[in-house]
Amino acid sequence: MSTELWLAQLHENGYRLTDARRAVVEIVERSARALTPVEVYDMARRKYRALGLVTVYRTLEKLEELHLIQRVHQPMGCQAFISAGEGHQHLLLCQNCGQVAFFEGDDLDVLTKSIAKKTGYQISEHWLQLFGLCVNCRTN
Amino acid sequence: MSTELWLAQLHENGYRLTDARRAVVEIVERSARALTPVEVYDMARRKYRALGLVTVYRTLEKLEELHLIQRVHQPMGCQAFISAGEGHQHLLLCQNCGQVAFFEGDDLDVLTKSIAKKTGYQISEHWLQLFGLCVNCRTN
DNA sequence: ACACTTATTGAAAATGATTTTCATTAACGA
DNA sequence: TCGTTAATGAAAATCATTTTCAATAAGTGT
Ligand SMILES: [Mn+2]
Ligand SMILES: [Mn+2]
Ligand SMILES: [Zn+2]
Ligand SMILES: [Zn+2]
Repeated sequence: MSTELWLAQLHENGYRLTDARRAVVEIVERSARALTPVEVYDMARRKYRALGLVTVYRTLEKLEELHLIQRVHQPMGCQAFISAGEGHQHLLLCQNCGQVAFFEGDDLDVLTKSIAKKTGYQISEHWLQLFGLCVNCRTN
Repeated sequence: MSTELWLAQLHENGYRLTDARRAVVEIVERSARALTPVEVYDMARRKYRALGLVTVYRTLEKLEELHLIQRVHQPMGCQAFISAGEGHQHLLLCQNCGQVAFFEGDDLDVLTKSIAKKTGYQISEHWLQLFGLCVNCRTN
């Protein structure tokens, strides 16, 4: 559904709509876990055989530029992307299956102010990521 | 000073003390910012000319194994290492010069419990990293 | 001090991931 | 429908990391 929105975004920003891009967008937008370029390639090629890996890289680049996807950092590697959350959100990752959940409402103001005072740094950003087991992986 | 401790750690774990390792340890242990393997190579080679880049990779691997250094993830790349903090600490990075400060005392229990309840995930770990400007870079 | 065992080394080759080049194709505004 | 030009995929180039391997030297026992 939101696939259409992504394609519209691309179009509005002067990018042409091609079958290659449609295939990549469809895969990435619908995934509940972060995907590497090769994973996207393999999956998207089932929709569009002629797709090239290079185009996957190029499309991911543009989607990141438009803030439609974001890079996910993990102990095993940092070359994976997931559709970006809206507004100020952070990720919660299942260490077993990779399932991603977004959350918001973290309040680090007290902490950052205290650290700023203590260290003299002017703090402007933070990265927060939680790891654990999703409902499925927890039970089974 | 603590360079000696690192070397002792290596020795205690059955690793031999070589000039190559001494040079790498000296550089990494004293750095106030995260260094990439090539940066370590360039700097350590000033102490030990014959040093090979391969040995830098191998030594960093061992230091990480012994928890003497830790990998630092940044927007620009995730292949840099800094001497590890003691106990439960997190990093505060200067976006201008890369200077690293450690901090502790973050209390995410309330948050993680709330997120756990909301999502059904069993949360076991977290990554937290702050970004900003260090005292030097803030003024100048 | 010497000899022995074997971990460690650096050079070179191999691998793997990403980027660049380039001729061809096709999106889309006119 | 046409023309312009962005987009494409194949192949080559580049870059980072790992593996292979013969030579070296650290640490141990004498
Ligand atoms: Mn936050
Ligand atoms: Mn913490
Ligand atoms: Zn799971
Ligand atoms: Zn700074």
